[in-house]
Amino acid sequence: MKLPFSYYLNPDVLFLAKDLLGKVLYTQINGEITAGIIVETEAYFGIADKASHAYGDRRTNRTEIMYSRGGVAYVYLCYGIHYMFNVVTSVENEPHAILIRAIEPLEGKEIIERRRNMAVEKAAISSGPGSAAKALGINMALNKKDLDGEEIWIEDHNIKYNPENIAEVPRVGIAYAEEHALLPWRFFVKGNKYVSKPNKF
DNA sequence: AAACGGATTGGCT
DNA sequence: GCCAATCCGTTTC
Repeated sequence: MKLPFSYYLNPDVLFLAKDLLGKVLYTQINGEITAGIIVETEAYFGIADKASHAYGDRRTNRTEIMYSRGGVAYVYLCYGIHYMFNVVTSVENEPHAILIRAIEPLEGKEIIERRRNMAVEKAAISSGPGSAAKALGINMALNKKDLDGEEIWIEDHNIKYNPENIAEVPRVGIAYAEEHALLPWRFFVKGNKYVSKPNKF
């Protein structure tokens, strides 16, 4: 069930970003287990990607975890308010990462409702990277954690989507990335209500 | 040592 | 739709 460490070593971050759709992301925070089906991702293509924090081989305290081998969590704070959760992928020193932008609540729905202070029927409960992370209780404490541990992990529940039901569109909020801003590296499950707002193009 | 700005969200108009 | 919230990693002085 739990994805093996080897899964994350695949050097093809675009394949993995698509393949993660339908996988189930789990967290256990203070003994409370919650999980959601991944329905939206974005790929960040290492040092060659102007939208990536590791663009131009920028090794800093913040980005160092991206250079680790795949299968660890990269969490950072955005706008001083929102935690963003990324899956680090590929081999060591290849800083590829996948941003989890939306999940569909699956387990521990009452806990998720309490964390978000709204009903699970509301799409906004886990739509968008900041909301999805909050729904699962993700914060800086989970940064650098192994994805096969007891606090955060991903399972394969054999949920499959047909290729025609997966949208491949430009990423969100990276206008500064110039020519890389238009690359279709955002993937989501068409028609899923938990997919984040910018879903028209 | 100080200033800058962002892989965003949600509340108000 | 517009805009404020809010903090830390990074850059600049």
